[in-house]
Amino acid sequence: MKESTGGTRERIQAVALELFTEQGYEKTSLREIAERLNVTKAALYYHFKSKDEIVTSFVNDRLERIDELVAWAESQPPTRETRRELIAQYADTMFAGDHPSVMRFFEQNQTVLKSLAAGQQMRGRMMRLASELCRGDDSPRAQLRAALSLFAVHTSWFAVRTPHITDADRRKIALEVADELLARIGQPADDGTAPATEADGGTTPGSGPAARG
Amino acid sequence: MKESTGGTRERIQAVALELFTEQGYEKTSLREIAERLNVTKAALYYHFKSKDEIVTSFVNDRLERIDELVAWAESQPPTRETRRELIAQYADTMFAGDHPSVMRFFEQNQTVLKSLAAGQQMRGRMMRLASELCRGDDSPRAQLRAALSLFAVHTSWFAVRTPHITDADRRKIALEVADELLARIGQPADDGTAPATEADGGTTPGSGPAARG
DNA sequence: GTCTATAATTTGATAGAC
DNA sequence: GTCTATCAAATTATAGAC
Repeated sequence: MKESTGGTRERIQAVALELFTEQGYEKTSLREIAERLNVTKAALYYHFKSKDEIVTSFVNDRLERIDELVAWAESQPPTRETRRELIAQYADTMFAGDHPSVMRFFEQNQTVLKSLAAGQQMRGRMMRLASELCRGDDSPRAQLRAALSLFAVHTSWFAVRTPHITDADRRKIALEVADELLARIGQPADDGTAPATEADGGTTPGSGPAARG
Repeated sequence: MKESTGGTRERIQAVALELFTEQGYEKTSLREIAERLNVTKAALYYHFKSKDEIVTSFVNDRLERIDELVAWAESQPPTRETRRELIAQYADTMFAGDHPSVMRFFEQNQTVLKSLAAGQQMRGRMMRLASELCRGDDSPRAQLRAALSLFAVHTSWFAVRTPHITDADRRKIALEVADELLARIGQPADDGTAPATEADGGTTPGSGPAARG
């Protein structure tokens, strides 16, 4: 909260976030972070008492933000409108704000974050967020659709490889696709049930590419 | 190919795959793998000449399998039926076979795999697979839907938290949801265009939870 | 606040006996 | 095929000067 340093602490956070996201948490050493900032490792330890405390430092405000979202959603009726509003607000935390990439860091470091306290907390929060998105319909389909609607927001900007697309466009498209998924939650399976197509069978032998034993 | 060892090589692969997936590639040391097998590190180096060669060893057949799928898809017309068949076959490589978890390893180690040769190859293959799933419709929406249909298969078994669900059920549900997404590809945006909802605006101020600057 | 210097540990990998 | 012993390098973290 105190800016006395001249923002060195913030610069460390920024560089660490970038390198952790690009290369992974474990593969990024404190030496590398220090070199990029033209300081020594010891300087880093003045600002953060350990490597994973750097992660904790930029994770906490995200946790708060998600808690706000979940708390708000719980106060609303479990309607499609609530879900639509919830995912839209969530997308804002992804595309706007000063951390458009904190969640990307999480996506890229899921495994390592299992053993980090901050990571476990975040996992829990995302679970709750997904649960909230399918409140009132705990069918497996609904759970999967809710999770995928979050993925739609997360992956929209690397899964879409159209050349000159803007962040605003990505957000818009992500929300459109997410809304398609969320719209089917809570409905009595009118089309999403796929009654008797070939999608419920086995390997559909012979019709596809060479099936190997 | 030669089984003379008594399957030690295969045991190493199995344990490594498990630990890499649970803890991450970087965080899993060769010592840990060796201890779990009650052998020494040196024994590991008899079977594999480096750590990343262990990865390569169980990645290669997956690459082949995906190449087969892509090649087959390219020989087919870019119809919904082809896409449906393609994703179903892909799901089979996820849920059946002796490696139901190799793709999970990839999902959990995306970042580290950027710097591994085998990982880069796999990334390329998955890109091609996604492209194939939206062939004939290169709109951003189609690209996102195609990617999400793959995610549906990948995440179906951890995103769905229903107590006593079987793998077969997970596969079925994943394909249903994937098919919902793929069904909208190639269509002239009849519903998926979301013409003028609130999903295209900004923060929808005031209506959602407390928006912070 | 930042530095030099270094401790303490771990890691991937090799050499050579059996 | 597996072992003991060891290497060279890298890593997180600390101590203390300026």
